[in-house]
Amino acid sequence: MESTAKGKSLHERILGEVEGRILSGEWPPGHRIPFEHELTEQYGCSRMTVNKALSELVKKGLIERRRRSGSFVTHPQVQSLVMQIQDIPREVQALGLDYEYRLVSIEKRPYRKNDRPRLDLVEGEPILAITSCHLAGGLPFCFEERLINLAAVPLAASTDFSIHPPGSWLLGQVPWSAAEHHIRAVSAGRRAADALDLAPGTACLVIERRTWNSEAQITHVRLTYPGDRHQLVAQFSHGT
Amino acid sequence: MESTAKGKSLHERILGEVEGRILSGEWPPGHRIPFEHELTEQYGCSRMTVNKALSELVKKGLIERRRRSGSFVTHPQVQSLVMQIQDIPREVQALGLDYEYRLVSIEKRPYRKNDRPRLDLVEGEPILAITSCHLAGGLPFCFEERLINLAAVPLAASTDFSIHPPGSWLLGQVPWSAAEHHIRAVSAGRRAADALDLAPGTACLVIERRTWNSEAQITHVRLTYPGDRHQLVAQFSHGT
DNA sequence: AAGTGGTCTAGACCACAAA
DNA sequence: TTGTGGTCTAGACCACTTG
Repeated sequence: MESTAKGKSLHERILGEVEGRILSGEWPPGHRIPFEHELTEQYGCSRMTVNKALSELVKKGLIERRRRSGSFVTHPQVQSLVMQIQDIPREVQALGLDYEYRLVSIEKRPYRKNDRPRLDLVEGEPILAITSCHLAGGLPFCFEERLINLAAVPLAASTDFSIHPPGSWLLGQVPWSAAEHHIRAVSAGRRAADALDLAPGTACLVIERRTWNSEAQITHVRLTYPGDRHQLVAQFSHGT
Repeated sequence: MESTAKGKSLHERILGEVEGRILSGEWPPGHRIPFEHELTEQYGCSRMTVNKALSELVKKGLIERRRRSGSFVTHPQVQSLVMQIQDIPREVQALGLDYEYRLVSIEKRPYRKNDRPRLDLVEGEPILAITSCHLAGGLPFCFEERLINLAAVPLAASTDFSIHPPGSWLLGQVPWSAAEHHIRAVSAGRRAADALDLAPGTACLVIERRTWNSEAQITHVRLTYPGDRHQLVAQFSHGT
């Protein structure tokens, strides 16, 4: 009740105080929180202001609201994990290490059907296949294998990827609307082991990302990190 | 303009239409979107309604707003990844496989300082150490090593974990307010290899989760999945 | 039938930043 | 100084759902 009070707006204060009671366990799952008109009285404000705070809590998944019944603290079940996936040069710089990029190979070629699990196009369309290596502090950091749909990003065909990595370029170049990550552990294949200077069979963390715009798939990238040197970290709070 | 129209409320329609133009690239990064008063005219509604839609877009990270200047499409840089981490029995059932649980070991003992990287307590406090195995369709699915802070969850000391896994029990029992995941690849250790019936050294995906309530750390769990049989999948859209 | 939340209005005042 | 967004009000009507 006395906890949060600063340069916050009123709806933020209401949100914070209700959230605090839920997260502290004072209002456990299933508990009915005060009606809007009660909070309206309690805070001496209009219903819109209370409603704004409670609508936030619904989006955060902390409460659910039923007409005629009231608002109830949800039973936490599904945890929603939020993770920031950085652009690799940024990621390395954030670690305070020098970043270095090395192009391994680049090839323009028609789409083949065995590209299918990575990029979903029709046969024969032009694509760009790029493999490269990211280094941090002089050591191999990440091996990148990328396919780019040239129909979606024609400019990529005439861009020089020998100095700058394609990922950063694409980020600034192409609007994207959806993406999907697959994260798994694998034993290093021969090419990845070579590029990362690892013994073949070393456990590696593999992140595959497919990116779409409203028209088609733009790119697929497979990032292979030495498993013992890299980890994803995700912080989150109850339902957020 | 004609795209989205259904049982949606007006502010949802405005949000959807503006979002569509941003995601499609029609309004590229840096573009100034119409002022509130312009959208107010365009949709024939009040400013509150427009403001609600645009405030959503700010929280989604699609636009940023500056007083006196207007609202601008953001430059997409950091991708926010949202992942649903299920309770393991739920996860297995969602795959359509039979779920089975096997307790491997359970021990009540005082906290030692080498528990430190997993659980952050003061020496000597009572904890519960549980190792168990989750099976899906009769095959090993996940090896679990868990520490529970008994001061935070005293009820755990008198609960029977030989039938039901501690994770599900804790979820329904203890309100939590924050958590942190670490995801990495490792070569299977001896105990995990035994439990999962793998050759030692096989690449495994390890997910470590620390969970706190407002008072203290509640639990640490290390989940080891066979790397070739398991992957995390995360879908998301631009900035969401 | 009654009470809840969902949505919207037509104003208002203020803070802030650019001109 | 001016125009923008940030916030809030005091109503209103409606949909839904429970009793």
